[in-house]
Amino acid sequence: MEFSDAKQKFIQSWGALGSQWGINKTMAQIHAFLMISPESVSMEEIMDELKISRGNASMNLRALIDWGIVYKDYKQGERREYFYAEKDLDEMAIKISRERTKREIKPALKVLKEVSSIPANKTTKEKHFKQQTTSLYKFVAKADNALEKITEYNDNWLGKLLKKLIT
Amino acid sequence: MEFSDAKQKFIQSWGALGSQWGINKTMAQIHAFLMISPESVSMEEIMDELKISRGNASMNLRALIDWGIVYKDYKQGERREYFYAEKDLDEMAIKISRERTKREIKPALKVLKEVSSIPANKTTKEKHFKQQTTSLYKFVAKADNALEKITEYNDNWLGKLLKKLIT
DNA sequence: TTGAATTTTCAAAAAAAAATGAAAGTTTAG
DNA sequence: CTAAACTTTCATTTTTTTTTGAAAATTCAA
Repeated sequence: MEFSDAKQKFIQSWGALGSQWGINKTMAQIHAFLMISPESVSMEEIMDELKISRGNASMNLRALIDWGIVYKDYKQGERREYFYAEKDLDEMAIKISRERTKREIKPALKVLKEVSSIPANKTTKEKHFKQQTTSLYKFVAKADNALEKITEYNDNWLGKLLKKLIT
Repeated sequence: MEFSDAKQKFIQSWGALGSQWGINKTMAQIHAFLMISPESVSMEEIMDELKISRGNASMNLRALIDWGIVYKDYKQGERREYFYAEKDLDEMAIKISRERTKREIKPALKVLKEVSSIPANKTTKEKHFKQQTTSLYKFVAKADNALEKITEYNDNWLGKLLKKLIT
């Protein structure tokens, strides 16, 4: 396979994967492009490479920065901003995990705690509801906990996790 | 909080969560409704409760069945089909994990293997591309492996994982 | 300051995804 | 078989999400 085909394929696939993960396609594509760029890259170049508008590039770059997986770079005597991706995969995965936890798991826990607190009496339906949402709360809380512990190591967490799993 | 409010809130929130995870809202809502239903439920009831069309209900129920987290139930002497959700949360999480792995991680690995196989020579860009996609491949493969190991226990995997993490 | 270079914002347009509903298909009791 | 009961399909419509692009805002060198 040619380099340019490989690059294209990688960017497209990363974009498609992003969509499945609730991240928009362009955001994932910009991320892919930055990951494979050895130097930091201007918005202009990104627009050009991905054939997207300035507004789109600007908004999605900001989102990536908010997620903490892309950084700005200022070059000596230049107005223009340059961007580069977090390239340490451990670090990247931890940041994504933390962000998703904050945005998705924490709010879910809040709701589960709330709805599982209804009085347990009355109908079978109510009892069952309380019971199910309570287990769900416990389960999600436990998972959240596990995730926190796993990424706590920071350095080479995935390797360490694997080691623990083997024994 | 009233039971009916709690139920509403749970279904709505589960639906919203689904969207963030690349699962469509209705599918997640049907799943939520089934999880809190003590008895298996007909399509009619689902349509009624969630205010959705027959076609929508039919398609999303099928998707849930494909994922292996909802089952059909046939009642003695009745034409109508009834549905119920997998209620064992360990089992449910394992099924979701397996399905997502199959649909997302495996194809991603295939692409990463492919694109990281370009010849390593020539420009810095090409070298960097090869290097990045190779690390990415290794990382994702490792994560896939860990996930497989974690869910391998089947019974109470989350509890067991947590125990391993503590030591 | 000023103004050119650059980025951000956001209303409108376009694209993508999801939902509808009626017709077609399937199943089974009689 | 037949027909009623029920489910599935899919072209069309609706809703949601994403993208565009031009105007407004910002930044900084001179």
